[in-house]
Amino acid sequence: MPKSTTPNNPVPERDFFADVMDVVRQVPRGRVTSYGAIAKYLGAARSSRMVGWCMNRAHGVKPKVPAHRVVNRNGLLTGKHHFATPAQMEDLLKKEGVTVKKDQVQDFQKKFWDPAQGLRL
DNA sequence: GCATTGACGAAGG
DNA sequence: CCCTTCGCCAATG
Repeated sequence: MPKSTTPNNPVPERDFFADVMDVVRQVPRGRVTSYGAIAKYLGAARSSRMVGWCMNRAHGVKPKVPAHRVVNRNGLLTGKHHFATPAQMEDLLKKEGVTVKKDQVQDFQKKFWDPAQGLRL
């Protein structure tokens, strides 16, 4: 059996990183999700930080990961500084039909997409 | 090996 | 309502 890196870890067969990437890729165009929602969906509701940490490594990952569709629970584009340019995130969102005002997603609740709701269009 | 940080979030004061 | 603390896990110094 694969040894877990941490005794508290019930042998994560899927890498948290890959898992996060997978979920983010499923975010529909014109929608946004939050780190906490992803973390919760993965069963690590209290590890929202890990999600953000993974996103940091998502840079250059294939296929392209729409990290710009991931914001914090506030609907704020907290990670915009990690993109090629700070304006790229909001710019991409706007092109997808998401209105962004000063790093804040408008109608966030309306644009919000939860992986757990996956079936919701 | 310990201390600090990190694209977060919820709870407490 | 604003600020502080805790939690969670991994990376980095």
